[in-house]
Amino acid sequence: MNPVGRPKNFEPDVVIAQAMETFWTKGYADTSPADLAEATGVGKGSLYHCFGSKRELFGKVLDLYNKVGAEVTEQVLSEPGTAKERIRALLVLLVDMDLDGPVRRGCLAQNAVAEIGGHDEAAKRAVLRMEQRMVELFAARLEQGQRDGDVDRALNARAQGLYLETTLAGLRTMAMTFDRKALYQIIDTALAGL
Amino acid sequence: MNPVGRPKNFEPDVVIAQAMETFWTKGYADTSPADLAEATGVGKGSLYHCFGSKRELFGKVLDLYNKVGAEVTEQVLSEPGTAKERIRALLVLLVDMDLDGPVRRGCLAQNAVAEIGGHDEAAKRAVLRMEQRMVELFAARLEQGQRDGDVDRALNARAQGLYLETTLAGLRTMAMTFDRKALYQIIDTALAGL
DNA sequence: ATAGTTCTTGAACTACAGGTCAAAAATCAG
DNA sequence: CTGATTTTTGACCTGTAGTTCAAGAACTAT
Repeated sequence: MNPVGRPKNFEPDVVIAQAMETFWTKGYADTSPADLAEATGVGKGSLYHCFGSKRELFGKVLDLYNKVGAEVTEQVLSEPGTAKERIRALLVLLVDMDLDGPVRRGCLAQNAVAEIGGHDEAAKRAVLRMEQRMVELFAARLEQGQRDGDVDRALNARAQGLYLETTLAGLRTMAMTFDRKALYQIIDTALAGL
Repeated sequence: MNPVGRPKNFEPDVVIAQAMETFWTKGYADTSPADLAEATGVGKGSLYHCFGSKRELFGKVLDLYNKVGAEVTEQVLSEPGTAKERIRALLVLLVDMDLDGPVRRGCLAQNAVAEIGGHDEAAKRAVLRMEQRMVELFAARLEQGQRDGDVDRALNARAQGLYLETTLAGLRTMAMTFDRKALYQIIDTALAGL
């Protein structure tokens, strides 16, 4: 049942994850095929053989980023606590992750849309899908809170979800330049209405 | 008192403004010296003679962007109305400007920090200064509102200013992918607490 | 007019990005 | 083993980014 022919000596999924780190840290334009080869340990030729082009590999990277992001979000939001507590925990976690790394690199999806969104409709659609997903996850957690009784029933969960995703995007932009104290204060202010 | 030597046949400030449009639309990496020469009508050699390098010209562009942004903000915030009304007007204006152009290009400063912030400390500092300026302008307008009696005296103007700048950053990110209706709804939600 | 200065023009250069390809290597079917 | 298939390797290629430079043009001062 094995595929015929010489076997790959790498796992595409691992390579995509390594490429994600490189694109995330250096940006799309500033990541060369040579960089990717070095970061993954796979020859340039093999990368092209497997993924077709730099842009296609980046597409796979965005898919992975979307998947991981959604998983982390679902995980954190579903832990015990009120909606407000869990949403705060998510925002704090992401801010901490942004600041704890050796270099501020923000959100890969936002960086992608900023860098290539202007001339790459597919990239824009991919990022839109991620954002919509996040809106839904926020909204769903708020509705859960309404059922649990820790969120006002009068609140428009959908609108609040959209707002929270905006806040998250803003936070990650601010996390490129501001310090932790300011970012925590922003979280407090943004969640004051919940 | 005229400068000695052959006169320039272009205005550096105009060239900077034209370069701003190009960088804004295409992004930093994707804008070549040839693009800049075409956009400005000035020869590549002259551009280098005058500005030194692509990166230095971009530095001037960021300075101009900062100046224009601050001027527009001060203008809009100082028109008649309550603090909430004026801040809403500013957010609406910026969203409209983002959406009315032929191509979604977001905020030049955010794009810059997303694209080159990771390996360009000077760019990061320039964007931080702009953001801090905006925080101050928001805070000052809120304090004005407190004196006018249309903003709660208990409100922490500094924290709210930081929050509003974050909201603005998030909005402009969302303006890359979402439609006008969603963005207006976000503004409503974000300002509900004022 | 000449000298000194500053700007323009366009060719030239180096380096590397992004991608292709031919040949060899590693597997499987028969 | 042979042949078919798939992958690896690394050399190679084309185009362009970013920059420099030499020559000449346009000005001021004397």
